[in-house]
Amino acid sequence: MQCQLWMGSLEPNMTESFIMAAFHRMGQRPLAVKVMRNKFTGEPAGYAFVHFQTDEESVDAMHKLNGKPIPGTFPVVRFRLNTASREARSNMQHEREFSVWVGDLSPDVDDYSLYRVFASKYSSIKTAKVILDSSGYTKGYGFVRFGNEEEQRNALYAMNGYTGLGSKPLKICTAVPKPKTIVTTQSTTTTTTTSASYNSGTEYNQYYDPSAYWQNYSAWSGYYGQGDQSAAAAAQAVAVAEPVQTAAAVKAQNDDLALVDHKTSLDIDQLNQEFLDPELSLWDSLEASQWFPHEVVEAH
DNA sequence: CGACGGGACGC
DNA sequence: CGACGGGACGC
Repeated sequence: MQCQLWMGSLEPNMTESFIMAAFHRMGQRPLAVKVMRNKFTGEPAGYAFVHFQTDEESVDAMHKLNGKPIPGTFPVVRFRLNTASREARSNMQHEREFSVWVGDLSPDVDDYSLYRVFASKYSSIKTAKVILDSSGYTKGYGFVRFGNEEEQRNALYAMNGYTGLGSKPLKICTAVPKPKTIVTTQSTTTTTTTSASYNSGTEYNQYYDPSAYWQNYSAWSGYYGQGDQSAAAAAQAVAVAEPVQTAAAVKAQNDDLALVDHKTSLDIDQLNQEFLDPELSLWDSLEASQWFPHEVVEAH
């Protein structure tokens, strides 16, 4: 991946030297930082490329820093890091992705500890990510991505119930890849639209594995939640690819489409619950008013 | 283990 | 329990 990371969530006042200093304070030593700008207006584009000496170094930095507060920011801005390179991005769009969903993560588990545990057993591991909410607190689950299907399958049972990471046994499920930004296929044909629907079609089969149905149910809903047009387009793509499909199967697809809004209503309920949760409100106000990292204090 | 509806593109 | 990632490619 050409020894570099993509870094997002940048604010306009974050210069290259500021970012470089932030990495230094976190114990990382990038070779260079390049903040990207809008080609036409010259305004900061909100992201940068951070170069390292080796791929290993960049991956290590990504897992150690991602989601952590950027020193010197207030209100807190967190590192948003991802693997970069033109090559990696184009590969990602065409290669199948082998990931597992990891649940029951206790609050002390971060990207790096998740990565280390899996990397010690699975050499093809690419990335590990713990999903955080907007305040930076873990949602208790994450994704581990592998370079091949064998290791993904092995991890599926070998790591299920694993103890030794955080305080709870891990729960492992097959991850349902989240589709990329999907544009409605009814708009004018563009290359973006074409590749999006193609990807949806190629990965469709696993969603119809009956044994995985319940396991993937929630992810399913999110998949279709992207928009009815894309779902219909994907279903059509499969129907074309598999002429043996029966009317019953098509009916099943249509029924599944109806699940979308069930999930949507659950989300709303959940959001409301979080909004009304007094503990979360307390945290939010703490974060907004007085909660900032040691680095800021030390700097003054 | 397990569930069942909200709302209107862009040519 | 739960189902991601805002944003993306110059030198």
